Amino acid sequence: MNGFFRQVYAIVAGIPEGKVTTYGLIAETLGHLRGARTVGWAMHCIPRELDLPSHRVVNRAGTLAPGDIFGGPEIQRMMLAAEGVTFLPDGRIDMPKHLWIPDGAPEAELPERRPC
DNA sequence: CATTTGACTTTGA
DNA sequence: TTCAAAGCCAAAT
Repeated sequence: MNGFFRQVYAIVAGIPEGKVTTYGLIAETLGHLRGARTVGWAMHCIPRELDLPSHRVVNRAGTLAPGDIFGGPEIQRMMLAAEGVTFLPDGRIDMPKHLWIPDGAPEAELPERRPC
């Protein structure tokens, strides 16, 4: 839990309000150009106590995953909208406008924790 | 140590 | 344009 996951969490924790990023970008920032799936898996295991803004992490299309993570897509859309994120007519996030590219070296420190 | 899994991405039909 | 299949990586079992 102290390697890749920690870095993923650090980056997610650093996403500013009103911004979003993608799994692929996070992976890329960590040096794993094709590690999007791993990032997604890491997100799946996020402990609640970390309060990571995982709702700001979306897939490349600008839509959210499967759906029931935050109680439903509408919930998440509402959360994002509350932070200033705008949506396109087709219900997807306005990626070019809100996409946030993480800095190369995440240094945020996170407490030790057990696997999900 | 080998297999499975997952909130993804890209490509080809 | 929409749908299906394969590729990739790290942690979990």
